[in-house]
Amino acid sequence: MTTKQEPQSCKKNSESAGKGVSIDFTEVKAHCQHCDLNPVCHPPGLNTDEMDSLDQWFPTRRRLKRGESLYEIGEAFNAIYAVRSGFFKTVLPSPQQRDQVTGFQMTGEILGMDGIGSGFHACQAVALEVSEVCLMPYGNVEELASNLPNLHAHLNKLMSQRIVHDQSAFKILANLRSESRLAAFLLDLGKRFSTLGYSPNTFVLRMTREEIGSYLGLSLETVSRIFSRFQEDGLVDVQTRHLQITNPEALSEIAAGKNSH
Amino acid sequence: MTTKQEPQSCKKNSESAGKGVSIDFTEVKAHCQHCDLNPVCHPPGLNTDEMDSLDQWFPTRRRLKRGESLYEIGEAFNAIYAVRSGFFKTVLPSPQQRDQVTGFQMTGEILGMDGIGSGFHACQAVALEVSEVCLMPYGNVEELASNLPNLHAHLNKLMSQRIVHDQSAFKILANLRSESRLAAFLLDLGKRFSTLGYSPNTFVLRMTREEIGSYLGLSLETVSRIFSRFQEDGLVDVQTRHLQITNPEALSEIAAGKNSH
DNA sequence: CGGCCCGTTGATTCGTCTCAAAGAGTGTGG
DNA sequence: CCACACTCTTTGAGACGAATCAACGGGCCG
Repeated sequence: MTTKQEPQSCKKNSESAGKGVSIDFTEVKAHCQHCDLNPVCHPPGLNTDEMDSLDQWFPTRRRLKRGESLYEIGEAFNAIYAVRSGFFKTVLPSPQQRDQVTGFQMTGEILGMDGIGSGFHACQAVALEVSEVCLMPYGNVEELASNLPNLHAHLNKLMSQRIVHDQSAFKILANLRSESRLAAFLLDLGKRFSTLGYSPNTFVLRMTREEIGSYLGLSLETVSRIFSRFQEDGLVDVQTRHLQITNPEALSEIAAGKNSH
Repeated sequence: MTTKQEPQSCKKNSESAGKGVSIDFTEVKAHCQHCDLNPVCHPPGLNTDEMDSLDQWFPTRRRLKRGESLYEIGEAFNAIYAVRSGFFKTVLPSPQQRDQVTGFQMTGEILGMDGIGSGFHACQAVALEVSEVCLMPYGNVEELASNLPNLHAHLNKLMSQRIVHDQSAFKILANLRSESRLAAFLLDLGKRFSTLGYSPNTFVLRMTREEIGSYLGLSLETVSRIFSRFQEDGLVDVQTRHLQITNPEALSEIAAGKNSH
């Protein structure tokens, strides 16, 4: 797995944004044609000139520490983000009940599309580890997309895929019991790691049991118990955050809801 | 509530499509500028000429009987649809478990966006009553959108809003107990009816208890029981499919998860 | 009129949450 | 570098909610 680092130009603007909360974020210039990570930056069928024009419009990166918010709920929507490295969760904060984790985003995935409809972000995005995103001002994206039909079509595809993914997450919540939910969750994570070139069966969980539980509609204790049960049954090997899926086939069966007993 | 009917042009093609399943669908010519129902057909800031061009690209309607499928899962994606009248459900068929209802779509709402990403429909759309849709060939939509930036922006907004709506549905499933789920569902339906000019508190449920249960991740018996409980508590008045919300405030409290006991 | 699907209600079982306590891991400051 | 604090995780016992199994009633259509 080679994570390309582009050469020069690491101008750091370490100034806190003066917004009350002191966020010391870091922005660096990005070069999309040297970065093959993020699907949004690579609509199929673009020539070199068109790739150059992407650079012209999506120039900045931002670095976040663990626990920092990329954007808050209700915040004005200005940009969409491509995760260049690291790991995020999206959260629906809730004063009444516990916060609802609505998704996890890893390298190569997109954040912020929730804001397009209303002009305000409908959730909060929090970094679960040191992370870096490419910031793409949405006005620029739209303008650029009207010149590059491929980019436009590509954006629509990404949003559609998101809708399809949400539908299957919906099905998991509505249909499956706790064991199947967790199994499906682990397999989904593994699949996403594998598209990055990592092993689908060995990875580190960047989120807590509580966050997994929130996402799956389970209590953190239930999540912990099921990890233990999977371990006993020889399906996985869990050392707190370090996970190895030792029997993917059996896990798939459970995820499909075929567990008889 | 005035549902505009445009004058002439009701050419019926009642031919079965010859696909094994005998679907006798009906297509009529549509005139978007005379139809103010569907948001996708009315991007803000279009002049009369541009509205005319919409007519040029989205000319056909299709009529469906109760139980008919607008599209099947796995079917090649060709068009998106705007519901002109009637009521639909989207379903994820499942051989192992019961089918999963992933949403209900009523007049003025969009169907088919799930197919944009992969080129194939990711779910099945079934009419729950006699319904009519406007069929918009997606190739045409894209071509048209590249000429009409407003339409393009509008489509993105619709998809984003869908994502936001899905997120809150997700939260309902993950967080709330059965009573709250059903309360939230009824309020959501009412809200959508009210945007059509109908009362938010009196409407007819077009779906079965089983379908509500599938959508909310509950058994049909539980749905039925909660209706009865709501009735006892004076929150609603249910006569099988005919629903009246008699105490919307209390129902909102329950939907918010504040029910103490 | 009979059949069938849909809806209601009851009794019981099972799964998951809640409450509780203790152990492991991580980071910080002395 | 170790001790301490804090957060995260594990495991247990009990309570509660929803699913399941089952039977019956009602409405709609042929």
